[in-house]
Amino acid sequence: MPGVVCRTDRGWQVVAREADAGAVPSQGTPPARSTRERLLAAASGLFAERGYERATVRDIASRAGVNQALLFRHFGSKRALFGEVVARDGAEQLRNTPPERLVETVLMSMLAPPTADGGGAGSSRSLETLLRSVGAGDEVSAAVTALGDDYARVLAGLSGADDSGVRADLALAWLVGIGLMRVVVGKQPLADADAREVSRLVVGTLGHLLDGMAPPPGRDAGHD
Amino acid sequence: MPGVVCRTDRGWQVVAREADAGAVPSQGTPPARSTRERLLAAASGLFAERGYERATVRDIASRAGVNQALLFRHFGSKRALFGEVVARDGAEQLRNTPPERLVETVLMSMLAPPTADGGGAGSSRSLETLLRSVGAGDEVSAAVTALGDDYARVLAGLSGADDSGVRADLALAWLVGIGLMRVVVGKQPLADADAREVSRLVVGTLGHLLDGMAPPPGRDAGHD
DNA sequence: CCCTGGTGTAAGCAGCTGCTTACCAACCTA
DNA sequence: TAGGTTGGTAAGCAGCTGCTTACACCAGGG
Repeated sequence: MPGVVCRTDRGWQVVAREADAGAVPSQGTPPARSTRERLLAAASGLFAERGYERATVRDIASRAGVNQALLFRHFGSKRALFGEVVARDGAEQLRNTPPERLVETVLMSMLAPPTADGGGAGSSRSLETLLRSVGAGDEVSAAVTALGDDYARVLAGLSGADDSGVRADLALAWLVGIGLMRVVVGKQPLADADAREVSRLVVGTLGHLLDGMAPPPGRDAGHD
Repeated sequence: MPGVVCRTDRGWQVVAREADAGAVPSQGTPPARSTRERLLAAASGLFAERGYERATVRDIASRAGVNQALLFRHFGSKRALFGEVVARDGAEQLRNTPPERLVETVLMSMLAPPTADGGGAGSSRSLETLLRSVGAGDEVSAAVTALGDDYARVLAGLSGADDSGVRADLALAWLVGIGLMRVVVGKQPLADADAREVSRLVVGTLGHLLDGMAPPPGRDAGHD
């Protein structure tokens, strides 16, 4: 992502992408950079709620209270915007969670969502975005795969087996599947089951696949 | 490949290729009902390959060698066609598999697919259709939910626990998640792992969640 | 003969998609 | 004052979507 190219009245022009670290405070002008962040926040929410294809650029711009042309000036394309959202949200959740509690945390954030659209910053909807956008085709598979790799790499550290990579992928697949059946499909009785109980069942069962996980909060969840 | 269509001077003509089972010999009238079945077959394949939204009615009609207007005459809408495909394919797999081997069978049919588009009749791509179409929105959630219910009902019979419904949903969620990560996302190393080994890991681990499952074919897959 | 009626077809509809264009309104520097 | 850069906007583009319409064909039957 080398930058954003825009067409002005008299030629092509490259808008540098400096909203990352230092971010020079644009002085004098009305709140400039906030547009980027509002677009990112709106996109994060809509991608999580509807997935890549059903979240249109018009909806994203509208929720951000911004003209849709600005979306393309800042990010170049819808796909690039999606890539930034996925990378940002995924990194945030991974950075804030200790590995041995990752399964539990992801599960709880998926099973007991922060009650719809209110929540302030993009709060860990990354896996929801992933599972709603899967199947959107080659356009977004790169971003989805990268995020999955990040999660799986952390989970792989929880098993000493030589096939720890496959075991980690299987654990991740379970998380994704549970989120899919519960949040997207609304499968009963899973959709209305108590989040803590579901988490206990899953964490307890996964203990037989991955070492190094924190034990489930309640009693053991094996089959006896 | 359910048939070959040739273009003559005054219209389309069907060279029937009835290598299936009974295949009534169309007598007198030109093959009328076969259009329905060709549309169903084409839709089954395309829904499994691309999911609901990315499989367009034009593509379906084209693969069936049929004008797209006929699709609407026969099924009324794309959604109705999807419903028929899902119900038909799903019922077929469930009817042909004993419950205690359902997990293993679904896993193997997903992990070691019958080498792409060749396979004759709609052969158990139903779960692939489900997971590729999830997230398509309310339009198709009914059909997806119904199919999921059928699978979960069978799985629920494998556990004597009073929360057997939730446990069955969790098992189904794992199957869906694995298929998603492997077939749709192509997540490594899971995507290239040996199908039998994956099946052994999953079946072994699920034995701690569901009673009544057939034991894994190889040695136990627990963590000790 | 005309009339149905089931089959197949090309063309078109309104609506939505991602994305582009031309223009406006500030502010800063010279 | 003029020029340049930046932030913002309404309108439009081509392309695709599911779906509909109007018409051609060929049967049987009064």
